[in-house]
Amino acid sequence: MFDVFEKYLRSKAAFTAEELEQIQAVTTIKKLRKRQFLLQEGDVWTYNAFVAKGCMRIYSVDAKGVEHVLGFAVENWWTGDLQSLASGQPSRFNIDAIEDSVVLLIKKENFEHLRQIIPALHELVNAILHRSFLAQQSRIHTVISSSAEEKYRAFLQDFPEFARRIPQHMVASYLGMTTETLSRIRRNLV
Amino acid sequence: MFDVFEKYLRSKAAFTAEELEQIQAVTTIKKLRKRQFLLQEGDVWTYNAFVAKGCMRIYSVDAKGVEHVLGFAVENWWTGDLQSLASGQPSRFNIDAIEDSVVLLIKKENFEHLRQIIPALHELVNAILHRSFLAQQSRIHTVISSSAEEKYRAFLQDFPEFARRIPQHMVASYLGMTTETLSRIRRNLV
DNA sequence: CGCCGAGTTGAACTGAATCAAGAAACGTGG
DNA sequence: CCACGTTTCTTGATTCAGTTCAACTCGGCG
Repeated sequence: MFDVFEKYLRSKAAFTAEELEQIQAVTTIKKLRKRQFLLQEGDVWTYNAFVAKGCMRIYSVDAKGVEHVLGFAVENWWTGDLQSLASGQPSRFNIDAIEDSVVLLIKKENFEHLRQIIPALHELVNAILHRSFLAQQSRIHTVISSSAEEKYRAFLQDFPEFARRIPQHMVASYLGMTTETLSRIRRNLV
Repeated sequence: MFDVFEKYLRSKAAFTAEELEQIQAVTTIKKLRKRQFLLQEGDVWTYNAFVAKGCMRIYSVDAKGVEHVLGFAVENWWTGDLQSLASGQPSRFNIDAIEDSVVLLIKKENFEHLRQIIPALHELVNAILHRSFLAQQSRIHTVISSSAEEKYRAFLQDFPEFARRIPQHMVASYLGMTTETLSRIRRNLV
């Protein structure tokens, strides 16, 4: 499964064969079955995680037991809890697999070290952060200024493939509405 | 006003006197009166902007003429439209001064050049992106999982000083609710 | 085959928006 | 420094989008 990662890396920046080997040396492969946790609330997250196959979901559970989906990650996306990673504090989130998945893990210390010695990796991290920032800003903009239907339309626009792969009740939660509302919106859409 | 910026930079990383001079050489100072625009929808944003004094607001205007506030920036914060900056496309946002303000501007090309030759600046940019990412994630989490009152409580928690400085109708817009709703929440709070 | 989670539908309810009007606060010019 | 117009904020009445509750259907999996 490292080949997926290697292909991804090569597509993003010019890595030497040696650098790729260095990366591979500290990468571990984790297979997850559908519904299996990668991270549970209360645990400290200490990895950088690349999704090589499948689909992950990050979410929190509130006092009433309701799940709130913060985001998804499919092939060639990264996942994890940056907050917990940076602070060393227990995570408030859960990450689990929506499908049978394969995730590549690099321990925080190893990743930091690689980031120091491989300029291309350093740049890649910046680029990802930058892109994520823009994506989040766009999401915030949509959330504070749109109706439920508009939010779903924007979601379809931004992530057409997600609508197919991801259970509707999770999409609804991601959009900040109930399953019933999303169901009704879909009925009046097609 | 550059001294404010210098103080900020020194507090964030170890800059040499020479580096600070290089930065100063490409920094221009812009004073803005209350309500004055720093950026208007349709313009291309080509700067990095540091707020040395005062308070800025970034917002969009929808088809109905309603304003939606994406964020604020007070002293020692950065502002601008990263989307437009990165893509070279016209901005969908407006940025204006909420108070009489002073903003320091560095042209994109100059900033990029400095970022290449000053490692501390490079690190600073990363740190800011990282922090902004976490802040945005937290905001998204609040928005999709909280009632209007909870959102306002979280806002007071996160930015107590904003509640004093920023007009309520802008806060309401930032939180994705109407002025009237915020007014009623405040009444039932104190 | 039967069960269970996911999705749909309907009816009643409610939190927040809208509409409308007045009261304060603010800034600008005389 | 005061007066007047303009924003900003508040309050009440009404409406509506979206939630909640509840029942039912469908499809997949054990």
